[in-house]
Amino acid sequence: MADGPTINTIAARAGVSIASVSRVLNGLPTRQETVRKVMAAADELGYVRNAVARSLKSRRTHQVAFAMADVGNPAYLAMLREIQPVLKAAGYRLVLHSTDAVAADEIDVLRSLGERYVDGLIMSPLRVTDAHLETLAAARAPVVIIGQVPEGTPVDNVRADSRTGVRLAIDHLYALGRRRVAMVNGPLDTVPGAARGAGYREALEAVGLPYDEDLVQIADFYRPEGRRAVAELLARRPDVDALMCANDLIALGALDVLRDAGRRVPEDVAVAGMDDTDLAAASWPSLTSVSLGSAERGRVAAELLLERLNGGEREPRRVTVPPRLVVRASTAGEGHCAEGRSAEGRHAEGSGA
Amino acid sequence: MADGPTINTIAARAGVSIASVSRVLNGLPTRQETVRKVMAAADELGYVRNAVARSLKSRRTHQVAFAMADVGNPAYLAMLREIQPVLKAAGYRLVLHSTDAVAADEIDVLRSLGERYVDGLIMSPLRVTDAHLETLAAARAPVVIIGQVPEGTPVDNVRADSRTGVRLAIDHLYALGRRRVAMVNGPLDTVPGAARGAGYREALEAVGLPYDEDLVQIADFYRPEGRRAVAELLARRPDVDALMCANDLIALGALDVLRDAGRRVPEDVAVAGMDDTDLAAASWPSLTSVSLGSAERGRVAAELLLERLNGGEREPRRVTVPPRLVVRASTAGEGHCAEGRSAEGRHAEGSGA
DNA sequence: CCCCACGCCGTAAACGTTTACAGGAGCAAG
DNA sequence: CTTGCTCCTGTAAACGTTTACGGCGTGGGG
Repeated sequence: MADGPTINTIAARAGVSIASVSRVLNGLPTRQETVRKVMAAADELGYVRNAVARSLKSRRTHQVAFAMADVGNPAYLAMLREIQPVLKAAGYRLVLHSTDAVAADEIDVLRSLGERYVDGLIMSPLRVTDAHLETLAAARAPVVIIGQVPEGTPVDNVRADSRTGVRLAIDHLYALGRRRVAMVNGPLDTVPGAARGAGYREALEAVGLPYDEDLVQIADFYRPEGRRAVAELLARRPDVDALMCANDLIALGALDVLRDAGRRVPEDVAVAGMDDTDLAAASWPSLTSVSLGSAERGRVAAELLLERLNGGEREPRRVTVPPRLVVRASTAGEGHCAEGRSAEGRHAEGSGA
Repeated sequence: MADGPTINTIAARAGVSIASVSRVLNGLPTRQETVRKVMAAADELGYVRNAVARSLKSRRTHQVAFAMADVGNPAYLAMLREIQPVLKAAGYRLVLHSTDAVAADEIDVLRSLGERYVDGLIMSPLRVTDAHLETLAAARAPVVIIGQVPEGTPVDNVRADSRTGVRLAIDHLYALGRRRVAMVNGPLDTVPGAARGAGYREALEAVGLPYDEDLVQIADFYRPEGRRAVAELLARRPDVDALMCANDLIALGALDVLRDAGRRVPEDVAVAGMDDTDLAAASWPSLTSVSLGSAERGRVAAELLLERLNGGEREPRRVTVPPRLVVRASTAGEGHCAEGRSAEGRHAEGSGA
């Protein structure tokens, strides 16, 4: 771990100037003989370019940051899975930030762009405050936001359409003959919670069902919360025949409770989740879920950022990824789980023994 | 996104030298009046320290890398979930590498430590070749390896004991009265595959069951592979009454096939997995699984690395995390799934709407 | 034979910090 | 008034690169 060689070391050994060394290492036109000498010296010394010094001069770090609420969240992980290879292929390293959905932390991340330790940032905030927007406007590096952002915010932006997503699911449940469709929604002050609530009302109206407050229950976006909420809901309205859950974790909690209560899924109660995480395919009965295209949003965000990093100025773009209903056993009828998603091949395994 | 202010800008505006600015910003003793002027100027200009220049001079990047085989692998994610907060608390950023378990990529990561873009590295290789060990010995920054490494390798090292882990599971299955316990193992040339195979033989011997080659089937560590392998196994030996699977994904594949074949789990066939990933708790029936302490290994690795980053030289340490059997419905009897793991609270959700 | 063009190369400055060192101001003691 | 000490500050060098610029040697054309 002694101090490694620098271009000075190489220059000395090869008997040339540091400028020549740099030129050779960067493939700039140089006499063959010089190239040979420098390469030889570099090899012998086991030289590796110092990325920090390089960045200082070139003003490029070849690093990109991804800020998410929680590293443990399957929806963000789906994004990460797509973002990583795109950036890697373009020669960028990925710096991870976990903000725990705390606004102050998210703003810190935005501000820290001024430190110039990354060339750009992809961020997926749960709530977007005025402070966010202000800091965003003053950001010192390109940013792509995954999620909703107010009209006209000058920032590249990739969004899902969970409102339409809820409609897809409700239409499906209605088509199956369900008429008492409850919603277990997330907190209404989050962006997704609000959107999904709105989608629920809309969807009911569209199919001609009445909106009944009794059928709405709020739960935080976690599985135990889902259990609690669904237990309450069942106690109040034992007659529900379908549950629209604001995400897969809540839906899994619902399955737990229904099972313990002896209700058959989907015969007695159909259950749908959102986000189409790995857990949806793994559960039993496997879970019908609305895919909000987490993976695709990640990929698109990475691509937008790269574009901006290479291309320079450009009008801010907005991309909306359409939702897709993935029907599985929890609404469909018989309980097959083994629908082979090709993506599953990616989830390698083999932790160190 | 115009060029931000530097300490020169501040020095000019405050009417002091850049040295004074630096001193103030670093909290070194300075006259009160100067502090005031510099702070005022910095505030007005919205100054942010340039991390790159700082690193160049101080030889510290306050970044740490984590190299795993695959970002999509739940076992590595469990590590990541623990590593991230530990590093964050100590003021380090996390750089992620996905090597796809390709040896050349892993070695690249090790070599790239010479670029000095990170202060240290945590790496979890699937196989450890001589080339790994060579590069490791020449690494230009502290490294912690999660996984097996040959005796005497001078490197901090956190390992699981999957051999004992397999024994725990087999003992459990035996105690339940199972006598034809098959093993669906991973490839034998991987470190985990070899260890788990050895554990299987040992465990059979310990309980006095004969080792029967017919009962061993090899599958890559993926769910579809698990399906294929278990289908073959069932065709060959329809009489098995227990399946020891080398990881949870294979086990999930096993559940798929058993269900389709009309075998009840656990009544007809008991199934156990390894790694105790989130998927094990989510599946139905919920999956008995041997926890190899992924989370703890991640945490310990991060702590070891920090120690070395702060403390400097020290004898290489080795920590072994003991396995733990988590019994769930796939072996136990009735099919409760709702055992509340406290860790679950961490899996927040709420993708952008 | 002289001059110019051209191809290589070395010198030095720059990127934005941190920090060793020395100098200046103020003050107390001799 | 000199000396010496303390406290603060500024100058300059250093970290390891990249790159503008100018110089030198060679070769060809006038």
